Amino acid sequence: MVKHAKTECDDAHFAVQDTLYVVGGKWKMMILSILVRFGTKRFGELVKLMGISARILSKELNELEQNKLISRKVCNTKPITVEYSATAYSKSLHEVLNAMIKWGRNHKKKIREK
Amino acid sequence: MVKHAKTECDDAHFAVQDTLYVVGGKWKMMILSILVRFGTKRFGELVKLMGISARILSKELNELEQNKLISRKVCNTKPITVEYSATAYSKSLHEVLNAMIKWGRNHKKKIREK
DNA sequence: GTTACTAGTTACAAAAAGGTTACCATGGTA
DNA sequence: TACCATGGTAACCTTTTTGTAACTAGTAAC
Repeated sequence: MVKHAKTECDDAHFAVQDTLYVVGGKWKMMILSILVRFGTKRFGELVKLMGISARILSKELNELEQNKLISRKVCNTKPITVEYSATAYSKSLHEVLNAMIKWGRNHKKKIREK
Repeated sequence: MVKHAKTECDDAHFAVQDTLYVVGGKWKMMILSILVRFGTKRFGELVKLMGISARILSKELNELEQNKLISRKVCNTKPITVEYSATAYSKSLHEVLNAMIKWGRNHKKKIREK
C-alpha cells in the first residue's frame, strides 16, 4: 500500500494510486484481462500468448496470487502443469478492465488517424 | 505505443497495455484525477497537494500535454504562474478514473479489515 | 543415453522510473 | 542590499522494473 505524505488517506486521488500499486505495471492487468476473458490458462500458454519472459510472469503471478486476484492449481499430468484462474475478487476489477480496454482501443484509433 | 510481438494488435489484452502506456506510472492518473475533480491547478499547488518533486511533476505534465490530456496556460502575474487544466479528451478517461477510485477505496477497506 | 516437455529459479545486465540537491531568471518586499 | 516566491532545469544518484541465458527436476518418448 502506498504511504501518503500529509493529506487524508481516503482521498480519491490516493485511491487511484492504491489501485495502481496493486495492478499497475506493464503486465498485471493484461494477465487479468486474459484470465477473466479467456478463462483458466497454463503457465506456458501465458508465456506464448503474452510474449513475456518466464521470470517476469512467475513474479507477476505470485504477486497477483498474494493479492487474491488469481488462483493457482497444480495438475497431476505427466509433466506437471499449473493452471491459473481469475478469482471472484479479480472480477471486481471488471469495470476498471473494461474501461481500460475501451479507452486503449479508442486512443489507438485516434493516433492512427493522425 | 507498445509494440506487439505476434498477436493481432487490436486484441483487448494489448489495448489494456496501450492505456497503461499513456496513463500508467505512479503519478499520471493522480494528476488527471485532481485536475478533473478540482479543476485548474497551478504547478506549485500540484507539488504541495501531491507530494511530488518538481522535476517529476514537470516531466509528467509535459507527457500528459503531449498526449492532449491536459492544457498549460502561462499567466501574466507578478511572479509568473502556470495553470494546468484537464482537456475535453482527458474527460474520456473518467470511466477509467472512477472505476480506479472506487476499486482502490474498496481494496484499502478490505486490507484494513484483516 | 539423449532429447524434449513441463514450470519454474538463479545470476547477471540493462533500462526505466523516481528522487535530491542545487541552480536560474524574474520581480516584489523588507 | 538581501530575501522571498514563482516555475522550472541540470547533474547526479538510487531504486524498481524488465529482460536474457543458463540451469533444475521429473517423466516420457526415441
